[in-house]
Amino acid sequence: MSSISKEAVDRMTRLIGDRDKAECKVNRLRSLTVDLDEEELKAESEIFQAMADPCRLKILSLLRDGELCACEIMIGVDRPQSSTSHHLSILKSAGLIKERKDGRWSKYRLSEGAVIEMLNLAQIMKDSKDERGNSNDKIVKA
Amino acid sequence: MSSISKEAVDRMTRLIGDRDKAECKVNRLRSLTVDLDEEELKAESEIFQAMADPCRLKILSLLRDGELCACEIMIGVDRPQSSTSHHLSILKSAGLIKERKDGRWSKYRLSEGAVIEMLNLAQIMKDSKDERGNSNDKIVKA
DNA sequence: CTTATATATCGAAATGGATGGATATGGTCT
DNA sequence: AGACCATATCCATCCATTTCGATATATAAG
Repeated sequence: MSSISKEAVDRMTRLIGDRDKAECKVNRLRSLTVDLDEEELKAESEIFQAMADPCRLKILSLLRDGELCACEIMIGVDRPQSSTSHHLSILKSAGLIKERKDGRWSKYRLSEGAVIEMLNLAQIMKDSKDERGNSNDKIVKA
Repeated sequence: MSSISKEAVDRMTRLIGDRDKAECKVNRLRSLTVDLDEEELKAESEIFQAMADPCRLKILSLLRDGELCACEIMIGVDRPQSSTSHHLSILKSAGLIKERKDGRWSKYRLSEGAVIEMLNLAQIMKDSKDERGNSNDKIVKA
C-alpha cells in the first residue's frame, strides 16, 4: 500500500538478498503502522506527556485520596500557585483529572478509569528496571 | 513532620478557620507525598516521558510483533537513521525495550512485563476521553 | 461598592527535547 | 589490508515546556 520508497526497498534488499521478498517485508513493516494514524498517536502521546513530570505525578498521587481544591494541592506539592495551576490544566486537558467548580474553589479529582492502573504499572516498571539495572549493568548478553 | 511552612498553615487557616485543624491538614497533605521521594518520581516520569512521543509509540507498536533490527525499525517508522537511533536509545534507557547485538545488527524487542499493558491502557484512556470530551471540554488548543 | 481570596492567564527567561546531516565506531566480507 | 554497511554519536537548529512573578478574573462577604 501507499508509498513504499525505493530507498527502503534497496536497503532491505541488501539486508536479506531477494528483492521481491524485500519489497514484501517493507510492505509488511509499513503496514504494521498503517492503522496507527498520526492523530491517534499524537493523542496517546499527549496522555503520556501529561504524566511525564514529577510534580504532576505528585498531584495524581495526592488525588488518589479523594477530591482536593487547587489550593490544597498547591500546599501538597509545595510549588507556587501559578505553577500548580498550570500543571492542573495540563492534567485536565489530558483527561487525567476532572474539575468541579464550587464557589470560588476549583476542586479536582482523578478521572474514573485507567489513571490509577497506569500509575501502578509505572511503579512496577520502574521497580523491575531497578532490579535488572543493578544485576545487568550495561551489556545485554548475546 | 519536616518543614511545615507557616505560609501554608496561614493559608489553610483562612480556608477552614481553625488554626490547629489547619496545621493538622497541612501535615496530612504533606505527608501524602512524603513517601514519594524526588528520585523515584523522576524515575517514573522518565518512563512516561519515553512514551510521550508519537514516533516512539510507533516503534513500540512495531515491536509488538517481535524482534526487529534498528534498520527495519527505521523503515517502519520512516525516519532518518539518526533520529531512529536516538529514539531507540531513549526507549532503551527507560527500560521499555531491550537490545541484543547480533553481528553488525542491533536487534530490539519489548521488555517483558508492563509495556504492552501500558500501551493498551493509554488507548483505553484516549478512547474514553474522546467520548466524554465532546460533551464537556472543548479545550482544543490552537 | 469595596475588600479579600481562589484561581487562571500572561510574559519572559531558562531549560529540555526533536530533528537530521555529518562523522565516528565497530562488525563483516573479500 | 580495504571496502562496505549498520549503528551510534556529535552538533547545531528549532520548537516545546517549565518556571514563577505579575496581573487578570471571578466569587464571596462586609
